[in-house]
Amino acid sequence: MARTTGSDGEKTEAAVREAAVNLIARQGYEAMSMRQLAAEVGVQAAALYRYFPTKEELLFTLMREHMEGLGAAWERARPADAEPRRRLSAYVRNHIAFHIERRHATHVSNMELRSLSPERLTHILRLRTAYEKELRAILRDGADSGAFSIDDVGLTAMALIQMMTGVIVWFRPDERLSIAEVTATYLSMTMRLVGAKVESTEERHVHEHAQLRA
Amino acid sequence: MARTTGSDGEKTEAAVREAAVNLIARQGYEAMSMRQLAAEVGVQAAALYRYFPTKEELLFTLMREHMEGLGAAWERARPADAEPRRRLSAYVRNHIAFHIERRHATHVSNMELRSLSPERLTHILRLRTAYEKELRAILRDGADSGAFSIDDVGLTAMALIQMMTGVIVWFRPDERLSIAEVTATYLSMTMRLVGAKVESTEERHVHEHAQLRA
DNA sequence: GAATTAATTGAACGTTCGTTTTATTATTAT
DNA sequence: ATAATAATAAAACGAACGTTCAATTAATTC
Repeated sequence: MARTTGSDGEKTEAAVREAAVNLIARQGYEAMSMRQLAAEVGVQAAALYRYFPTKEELLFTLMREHMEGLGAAWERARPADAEPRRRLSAYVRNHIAFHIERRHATHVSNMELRSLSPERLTHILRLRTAYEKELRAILRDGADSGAFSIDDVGLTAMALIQMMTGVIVWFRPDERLSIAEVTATYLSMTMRLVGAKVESTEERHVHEHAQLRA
Repeated sequence: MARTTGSDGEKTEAAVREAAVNLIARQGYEAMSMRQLAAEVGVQAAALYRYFPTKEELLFTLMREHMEGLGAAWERARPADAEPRRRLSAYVRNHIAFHIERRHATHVSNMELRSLSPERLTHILRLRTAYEKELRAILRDGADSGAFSIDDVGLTAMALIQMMTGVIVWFRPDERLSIAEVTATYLSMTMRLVGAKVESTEERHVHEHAQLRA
């Protein structure tokens, strides 16, 4: 056989990406074979090389697009307002929403960094650092203006990101808590963690609704 | 050749464990070959099978002993005192100290769960759950007694563990902050996160010394 | 409808993998 | 000294790996 009826390059490439994200998230990059990925897509392994020159390039593409998507999402979500509490609130909401929606891709981007060549690793880390820098700026502004009470800005930023991204490890959309409830609780924890002095009306409203369990 | 002069089973096994932890932490379990591990130890691959029947059994042994060690460390560190703030403080200190001391082993235990067979995975997860349960108990007691102000105990426990364990991702012992400084800052963040009402004299003392950066 | 291009198959390449087997040497016990 | 045992080397196993290549068919263009 050769070309199959109804075959379409764009559809196949999209199917490869999706299957790859799921397989790598579940088994790990090294444990996923190109043959297994091809079988998942319903194609022979050789066909994959029409879309990605190597296995690592496939991994890199998935990671790069995920990180670029995260940055782009924050660009859209970033409030014009300069008020630190509102900016931090927007950052937390965007971060959690983005990562819950893309659990598998996040897993891949966080766990498979060591499978990248040095140059590609640097590329991904640069994207990540730029995104984290935004959080540090918010924390610093808030600390300077007295809106937050923070011991160490860099350390607090890492702690917050670690805490928020950790959601994808245990969160399952069909269980006890909804995305909105989880987000509200994490917002509340974040604000306390940075020692946010006074809350805006909007946020106090959210916190009240976050009293899920006494 | 066969047995080499000065060869000793106990020493070889210890060397295998140490090399395996480092290699798996750096490259991942799947990416580490038995031949590479053997070369690191200075031995032939076949010799490894005298100590571990399979590659997976080696991984499992490393993980199990790490998790058992974590539980045992907490047993020793757990205060007789029932006061929630003091118990939480002890939990945080023990957790951070243990994980910073065993960065590589922690990495392995957190990242390579998917390489375990279902039964072995269950075994490890049981150990982990038992350890996390201790934290949930502390948080619940504190919430019940009014010492803490917590929205959701389960969620807060996950957030705290995620945040604390995250230290190993970025902490390097030779950099800006000492272990003591990091621990102090994390203690401060933890107490704020759980809304600890009043601090003991001992802890306020620590917090004052944690003002590393304004 | 013929020529061209796009998409895929099937087979094969050399390499590496985890593991097993057998032989050999060092150490320990008798 | 000799026998038993512990620790390793060396070689080999079949299977699986990422990747390449030539052939073949479907879709598109002219």
